[in-house]
Amino acid sequence: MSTAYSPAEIEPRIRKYWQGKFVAPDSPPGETFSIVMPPPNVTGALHMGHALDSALQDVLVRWKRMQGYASLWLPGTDHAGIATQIKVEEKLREEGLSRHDLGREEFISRVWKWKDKYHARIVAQLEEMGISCDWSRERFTLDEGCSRAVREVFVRLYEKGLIYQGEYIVNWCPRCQTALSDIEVEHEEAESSLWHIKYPLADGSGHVVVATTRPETMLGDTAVAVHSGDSRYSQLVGKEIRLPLTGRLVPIIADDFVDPEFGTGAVKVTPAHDPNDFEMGLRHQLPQLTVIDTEGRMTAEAGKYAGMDRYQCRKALVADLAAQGALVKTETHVNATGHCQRCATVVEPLVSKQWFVKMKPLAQPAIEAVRQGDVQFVPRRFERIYFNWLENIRDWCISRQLWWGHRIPAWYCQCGETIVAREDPLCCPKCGGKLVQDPDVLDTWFSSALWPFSTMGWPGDGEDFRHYFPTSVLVTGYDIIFFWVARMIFTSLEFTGQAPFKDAYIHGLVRDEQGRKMSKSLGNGIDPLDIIKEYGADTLRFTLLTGAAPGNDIRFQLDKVDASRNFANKIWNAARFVLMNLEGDTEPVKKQELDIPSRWILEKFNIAVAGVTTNLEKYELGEAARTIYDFLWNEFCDWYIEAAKLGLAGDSGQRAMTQAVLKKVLTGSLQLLHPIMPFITEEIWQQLETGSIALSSWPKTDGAYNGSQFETVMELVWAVRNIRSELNLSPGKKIPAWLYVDADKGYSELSALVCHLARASEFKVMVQETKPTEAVGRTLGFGELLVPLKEVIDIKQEMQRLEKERARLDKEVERIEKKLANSGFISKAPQAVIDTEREKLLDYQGKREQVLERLAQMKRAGSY
RNA sequence: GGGGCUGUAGCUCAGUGGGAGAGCGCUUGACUCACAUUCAAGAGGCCGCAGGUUCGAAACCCGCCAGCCCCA
Repeated sequence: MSTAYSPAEIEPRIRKYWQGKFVAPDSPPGETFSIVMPPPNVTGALHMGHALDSALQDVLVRWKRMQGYASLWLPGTDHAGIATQIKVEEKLREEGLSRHDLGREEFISRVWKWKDKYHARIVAQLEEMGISCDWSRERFTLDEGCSRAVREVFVRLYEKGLIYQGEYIVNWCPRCQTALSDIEVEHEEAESSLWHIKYPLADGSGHVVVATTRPETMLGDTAVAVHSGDSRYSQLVGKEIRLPLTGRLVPIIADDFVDPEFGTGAVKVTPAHDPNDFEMGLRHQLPQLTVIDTEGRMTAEAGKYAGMDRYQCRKALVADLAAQGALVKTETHVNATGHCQRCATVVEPLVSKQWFVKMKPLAQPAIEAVRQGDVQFVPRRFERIYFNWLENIRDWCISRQLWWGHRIPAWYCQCGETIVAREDPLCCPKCGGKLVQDPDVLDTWFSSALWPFSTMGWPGDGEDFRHYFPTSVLVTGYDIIFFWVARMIFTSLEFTGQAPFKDAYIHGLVRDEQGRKMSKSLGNGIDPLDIIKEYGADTLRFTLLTGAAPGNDIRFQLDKVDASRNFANKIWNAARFVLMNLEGDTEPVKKQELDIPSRWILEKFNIAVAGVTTNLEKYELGEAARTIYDFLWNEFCDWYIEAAKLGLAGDSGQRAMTQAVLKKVLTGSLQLLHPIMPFITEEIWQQLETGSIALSSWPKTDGAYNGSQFETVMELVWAVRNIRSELNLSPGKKIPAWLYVDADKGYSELSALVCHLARASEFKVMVQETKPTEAVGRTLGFGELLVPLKEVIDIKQEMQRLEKERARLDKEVERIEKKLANSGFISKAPQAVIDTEREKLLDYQGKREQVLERLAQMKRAGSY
């Protein structure tokens, strides 16, 4: 074994070794544990967020597998409709082509080629992470099974009246040429203008000033609205306005949606180009006048502005208004405009015919399921975000004017008939005429919403669905609670009658060192593969897992990567030490023969087993990682291995016992660490045990050991090291250590250990003896440790130290005495707390006594 | 406007009502036979501010200040 851990030499071999080991049983014998992987998009490469997400899932599934659950982790990828189509169209554009040049079929076959390439890349990247999913069950949202589920769901919802088609205002991306759902629109605040425009009354009796951020839409105004309680305007309601520039007549209406505080309190109403105005238009039966087309250009309805781009038109129109004196003023104004999530183009609200899912009836059970605890969000606070969204939900626009995706299973006949069917119909069932299928596809998230059961064989009644659904836990980021988590819950409840997972473990986002989101445009992304290449997958995983508390964002810092790499190296060298000191078969640990350090480390190991396990149970993965880190580094390496060097040098019995404990604790620690750092633990395990650590049994605590004697050793060692440092003595110099006590309660037994660990030349236990004046000491709970080194001791300094110590102890004693004198504390605090306080008091009092005694003695001796 | 998060050591962050923690950085010393990717010793805190609940608050509640996110 080389002296430094080099993951690049080990990981490929281990990956190969794991191949086929994580296939879930078809007929699981006992309890099952299942996770479906949030399918990465086949648009490109894996990023740090995927690395975090898959690391978290892998920890859970490896742990459960070791606990004996029949575990399924089902992987897959998402076709990612708009995102993928954009990518392929971009590539075509480099060849000077558009998708229309190729035609639908040819274009789609190009996208499949793209998909194959990137899919392969993503799978390879996931494998680099060392994840233990079941590749034999891998799925794709556009594969046959998922497509069948999509169609089944669409048809059933349609038959139930929960999917409908209609002319409504939708978010339209003029760049992507498709409708978007509300949540695919990102609102961004920007400084713009608020134009105040004079709208003359038709009867010539005056005018109304309206304020707008989108003057170009006034060409499509079909009313002016005011609040019904607004006394400034109440006598105008019912009158007519003659619109500037076009001269069209529109009514003044009263609608309480209008905010009298905003602008002038009078607003223009453009039902065809604003979602709120659209609603208002329906309430007042206003006509919808479309003045902007799907390309973002002005239509023929816009008169002289027809053909202009919407922003060009805005400029021209404002200039014309100003020329006419209709522009009262222009204020700067911050307002939020919607942008396409995929291409950042400003979306245009447009009226068009689209398919929708009626959300209210589906949202209600989804809210109930979480309220009743059928699904538990971890951390809990994400429930509120979920409720807040579902309680204010609007219908979901599911049709997209794209080619890449699940084609909408609706066919139209010239006779006006619409057919929605599971199987492609051949002709119109009503008139026998030819049918044309709806050209549109479904929102990608429509198929993702079915992922937990479509991947398990639904709508069939397969074995996997019976055994592994509902899944145990979903692991995903908070950024897709609306897009995905909520939608999986309501579709699953609707179609399987069950929640899709018991727990929804929500994690944060991975940010850069300055806390910014990693993004392509900023160029601040760090490729997980680069980190893996340089530091190994275990290091990356450990860094991500210990980076943050559940639900919180993580700052990815290279310093932390170094620290994790150092930890891997530490484990490697600890293992090297153990392996170098084992010979042949090791005997099992015999409890009655254990020496002082062994009892202590076994006790600590049990605490670590319990700590790691309970933290994992609580989804405190970072805490679990820190627990095993602390145990391995601070207890096993820093203390036990050092102490074991003595044991190994002892007689054959002692040597065998030490070997047994070293091996037991090391292998057990590797198991606790395995879900977090699978490669290094597997590599070392195989040099100690047979079979795969991934398929070994999770450690259990095995009763009580009493490690208190070693705690005493540690206190003595700390004292000596402390003194050595205070006296500026080099670590190599051996110094005498004398322990002054009232009675030797086994302290002399500790001599060899103390000398070894503290590099002391001798350790003498002095029972009821007079302490030397010329010595530097440390006060311990059970006695006082002195280093009698006349030549290097400054008595004045030692007395100053003792005075400081006395002051500190005075404060502590006072604090606890006060606490214990408080009747409220005595009567209300739990007995255990009171007892520890009493013990502390005795300890401090004892120490103070010793300090005082020694001060007095030194004063007597030296008349200082 | 609505919902939510964060504020703890120089930095990044854990902290689960009962003696303020980690990693990195800093200071001092050491290549001690697993590891200098190491070891040892140390310095460094009104736990954002102000109230409240409690015998007891960094933690729970209310308000404020500062920063951030999501939704409309």
